[in-house]
Amino acid sequence: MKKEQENNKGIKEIAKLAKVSIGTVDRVINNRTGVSPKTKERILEIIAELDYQPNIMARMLASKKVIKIAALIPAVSNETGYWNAPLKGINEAASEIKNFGVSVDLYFFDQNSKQTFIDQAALILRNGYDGVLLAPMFENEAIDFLAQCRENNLPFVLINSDLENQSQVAYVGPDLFQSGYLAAHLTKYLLQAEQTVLIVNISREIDLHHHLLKKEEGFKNYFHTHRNSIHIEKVDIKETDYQSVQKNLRELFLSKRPDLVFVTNSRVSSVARFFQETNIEGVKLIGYDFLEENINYLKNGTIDFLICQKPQEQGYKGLMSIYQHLLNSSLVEQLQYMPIDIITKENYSYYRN
Amino acid sequence: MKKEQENNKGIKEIAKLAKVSIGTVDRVINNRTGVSPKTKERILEIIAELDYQPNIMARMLASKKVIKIAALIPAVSNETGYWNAPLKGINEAASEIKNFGVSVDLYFFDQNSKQTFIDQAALILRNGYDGVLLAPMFENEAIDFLAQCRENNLPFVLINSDLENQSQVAYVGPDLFQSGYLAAHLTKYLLQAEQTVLIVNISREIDLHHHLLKKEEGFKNYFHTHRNSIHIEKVDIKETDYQSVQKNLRELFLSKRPDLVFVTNSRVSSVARFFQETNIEGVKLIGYDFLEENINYLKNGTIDFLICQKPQEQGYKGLMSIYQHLLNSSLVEQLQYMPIDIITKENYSYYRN
DNA sequence: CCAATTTACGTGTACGTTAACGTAAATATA
DNA sequence: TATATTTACGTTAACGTACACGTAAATTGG
Repeated sequence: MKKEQENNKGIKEIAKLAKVSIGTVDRVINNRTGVSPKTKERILEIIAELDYQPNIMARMLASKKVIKIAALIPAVSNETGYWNAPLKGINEAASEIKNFGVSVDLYFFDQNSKQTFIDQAALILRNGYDGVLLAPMFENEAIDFLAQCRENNLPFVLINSDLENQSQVAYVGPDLFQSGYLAAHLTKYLLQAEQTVLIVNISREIDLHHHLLKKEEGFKNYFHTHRNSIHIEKVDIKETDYQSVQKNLRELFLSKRPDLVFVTNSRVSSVARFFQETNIEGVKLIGYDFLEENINYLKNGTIDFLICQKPQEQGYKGLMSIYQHLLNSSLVEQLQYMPIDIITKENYSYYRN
Repeated sequence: MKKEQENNKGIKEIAKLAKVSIGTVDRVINNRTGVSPKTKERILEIIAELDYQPNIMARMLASKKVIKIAALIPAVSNETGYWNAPLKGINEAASEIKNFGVSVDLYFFDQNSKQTFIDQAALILRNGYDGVLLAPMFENEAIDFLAQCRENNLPFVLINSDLENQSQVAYVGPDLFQSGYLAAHLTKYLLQAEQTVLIVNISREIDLHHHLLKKEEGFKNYFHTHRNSIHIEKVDIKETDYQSVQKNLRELFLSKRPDLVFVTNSRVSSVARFFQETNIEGVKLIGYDFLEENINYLKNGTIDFLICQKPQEQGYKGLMSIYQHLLNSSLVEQLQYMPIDIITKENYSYYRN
């Protein structure tokens, strides 16, 4: 049933045409030294002419090498299970390609501790890898790390949040600005003129703001261009445990009462819990991510909309992208924006991360 | 940088432990004849104990075989460009795996002609393949074809619309019932009590109804359980060109005027065109698929909602699934429902098929 | 009981590539 | 000029598996 491979296109066909041995051809292909410029050129011409594609399987077999990929992402915390999904995607991809000479090592850092990020990043450099998949949550530390990666010729793919001009192989994740913009757009169904929106950032490390700020920017931009009459306020909550969120919101809600709250990340469930415990009704709530705790508040109507951007797929595609790059760098799309999915009470049961 | 493969887990390790030659082990693994029951059992035990996984790359190299996959899908017609997207997904997947000993041949049939389906299916059987990716648009013909596939031990994956009890390796596509159900749910934003819904089926071959009927069923089911006061009517339009659609609708709209029209497939743009040309306003319109012509009517407000179910991903995942199955049948998820995405004027620009 | 056949293995080559090793010829060094 | 070194190649053994072929031993048939 299976058809025989008919074309002789191989290293030895090239050798025959160039009147050299396969060893020499091999040297040219892997551009090692020891080939005279003339023969090298001649061989390269033939390679181009034949449109020679090395047999990856034979290559993997012969070089007893395994492509080593490191993934550096936040650990799943008890405050948010968000990173479960990308992790699942990474594992799915890893198991699909493990038969093809790839090994994937996972490194986790604590979202509340830059030092853990620095330590794990250093560990990755020490242990030696061929490629890195990274969630650059801490901007400055990530930039430092990526600079070192570039020094070591270590290609990397970013997921979940992008950095500019880091010459990443690819970015897989949301278009953060558009994400915030669309969130603002959703308020069309929830707000009337002259009403007030409160933007709530809940994150400990200021650096995450790079991520959140872009969303915020998109969010504000929409109102700026479309609904100038809406009042926008903003609060940063720097401790992520519920008690702190509760305390901050309680103070805030003493003096004023917004008509809509936009939480810029998955911690929207903390706000929802506050609403429920404090019997705050009629305040619309928009946030991020398909997490069990969020879905529960969506079900009971405390949360109106959740925006979700395929976290599992981000992990899957991120890993696949760095792998594809290591095999054949030309194949990989540099910018892989995830769709911006809107989840409501009505459609959440059909959603797949 | 790349790490050496440390474990000896290979055919020859097994041979050593079983005190036989690699030839005998090979016979057991590929269960060929010529091994005594005792040794066979002994070898199998060792294989199980070592959790031996054959090296796929070495296998592909040694057997000069190429996995041959055939894809049988509708040709892109000038009436609807829908099948462009799955085709793109198939090609994307094909180019990703072509380096791994896979060849993919495309076969196209005409959605308006059962005979072309029969002919192409026969051609596939004649040409000999290891696996088939199929869009079973014509139910009876597909069932015949799949029976022959089963006879020939030819595994297949279905995309876009499912068939029951055909022992497919996998189905990749929408949950049609849920898709219709969600469409009905959307009417919540568009309809009031006692109003009328018109379901429009536009397709030439009655067999496609298998596909469309399930959507219709889901659609009706929603109203049955949630909004009993809505009146539902239905019309089948058996010619797919615009003139026929126009003629049918014109007659229909002489006597009555529904409040909402639900078109069960991507040909919703024909209805939209009719609305626009006839200056019909205030009739809500829901249909399927992210096609340029549909998007244009979405933009100008003629179409209210489009439902889309990742057609490109269907092609991609469908091909990957049959490939994965041929490599290692255990890995493939049997039911791969696509998300049910809702596209509106507001978010269409962020959508990716 | 001996020959013919079948069973149950072992052996060797091939797949396309890598990489270590070998070796003439060219060049540099004394 | 003789020797040492470098350059530019060729040769060969792997990598893990498939498969054709060879061959003892076991079984069958007469």
